[in-house]
Amino acid sequence: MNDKKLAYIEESGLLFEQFGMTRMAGRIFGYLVVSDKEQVSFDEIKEALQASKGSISGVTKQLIAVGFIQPITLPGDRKTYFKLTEANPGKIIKARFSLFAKFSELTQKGKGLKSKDDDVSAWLEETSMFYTWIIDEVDKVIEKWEKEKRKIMGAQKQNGIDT
Amino acid sequence: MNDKKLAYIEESGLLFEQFGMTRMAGRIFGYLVVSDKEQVSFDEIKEALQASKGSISGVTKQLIAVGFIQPITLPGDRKTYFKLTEANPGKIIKARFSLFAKFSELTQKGKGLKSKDDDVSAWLEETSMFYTWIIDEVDKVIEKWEKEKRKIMGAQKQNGIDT
DNA sequence: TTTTTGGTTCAATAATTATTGAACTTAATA
DNA sequence: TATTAAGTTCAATAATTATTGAACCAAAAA
Repeated sequence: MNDKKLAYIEESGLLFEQFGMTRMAGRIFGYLVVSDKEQVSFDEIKEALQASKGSISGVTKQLIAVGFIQPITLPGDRKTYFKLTEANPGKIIKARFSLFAKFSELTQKGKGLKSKDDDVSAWLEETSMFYTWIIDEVDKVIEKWEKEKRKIMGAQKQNGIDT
Repeated sequence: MNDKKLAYIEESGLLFEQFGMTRMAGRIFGYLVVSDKEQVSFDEIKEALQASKGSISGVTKQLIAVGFIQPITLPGDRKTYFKLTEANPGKIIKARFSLFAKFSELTQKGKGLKSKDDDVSAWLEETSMFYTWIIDEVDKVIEKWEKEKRKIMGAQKQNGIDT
């Protein structure tokens, strides 16, 4: 593993922290990105990142839960391997967005608690509806990507050349 | 302030934590929601939430930065008041989404670091493009809300009755 | 110009969260 | 059945982050 790759792993760690995940989660993601193997064993990750078994165990579970990586098991082999997810890239955004449903509920509930109807009530109503609505819209956008990604990617590349 | 409102403030604090902000940020948001005044002074927030000046000072700045609240100052009054933002509710989502640009860059960079072209390279390319693309799409969706929110809100309510 | 009010800054501390490491579980092999 | 390998769990600790509180600054009032 060269220096640039090692630096990349750390950079990934720091970015994942910004997204509210752990540094170690980002490191594992980064390691799977730059590794030449498509599947990497639990132990190899542990050695490469100089971390404990407990940490790798917990963090890989996190990454699986949010859909960044997949575990792979093979018959006649008791090891677990990991690889970057095969799921479409919208899956993670979808999961993140579904959190907004809670914010929609919070604002709706807030409206119900107000002693009087005022501008804030109107804002709470709009905000609540907006967050419910946008979850759906984003779902549609993601579907659109899935259906048309070849076309869209082509157009984007074209764009890059043009401008 | 009744018990339900106090409970709401704490609930808001916990939800904001889930979103990666601080508990105190959520409490301030919650307080502004349930307060009957549309504008609340620095000192009133501090007293209501039993927090320090330093905390209120730092956290209100955070909330302003992400677009949840607005500071209000009046001539002949040296106090600062705060109220829930008047900006459209998409502003915050937009800001959050712009973070994805970094993830697009991370995956693009990762592709460049790979020793060989493989399935992972293809995934990195697609993911990078997807994240760039979706930022734009979400912007469009938010614009749509702004233009058509009256209509959309009407339709959503209708929906609620129908189903 | 002095005092007071309203807020900011920042070092210290409290609270929280991530990581380790050792004991434990489970399942495959001998 | 006993042994080993691969992970998991969880209490202890390390690391990080939030909050306090005291000293400070700036602007308005006296």
